[in-house]
Amino acid sequence: MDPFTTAVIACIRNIPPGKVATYGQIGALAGKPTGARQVARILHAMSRKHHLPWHRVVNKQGRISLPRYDGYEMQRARLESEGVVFDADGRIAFDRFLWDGRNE
DNA sequence: CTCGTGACTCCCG
DNA sequence: TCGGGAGCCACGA
Repeated sequence: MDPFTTAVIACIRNIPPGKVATYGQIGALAGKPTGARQVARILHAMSRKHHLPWHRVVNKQGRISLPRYDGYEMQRARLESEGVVFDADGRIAFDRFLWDGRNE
């Protein structure tokens, strides 16, 4: 399997509950600062085969990238159940919930 | 092997 | 705030 893909999956597994990370952040940690798009692709493809906490990954604006009718509600519900709070604009406050990249 | 397709992000009006 | 263009490159067919 592609080493980048492996690294991305590993990073995602490291995101602690109640925290979120951005696609670009994961890509950078996995070795490709410009691979945000690939991260999204990997997430989509691999979350079907692997058991991944894909809901803890959002775009850089702190918003969920999924359409309301396809996954948005579920992702938001999962995050809220972990304590993540969304503001009126549907955004997550990074100053409180962004994963710092380290495990506790 | 080739090729279309993005759950992204940056940059410029 | 919003939109278009370009770069990015792994996955699945």
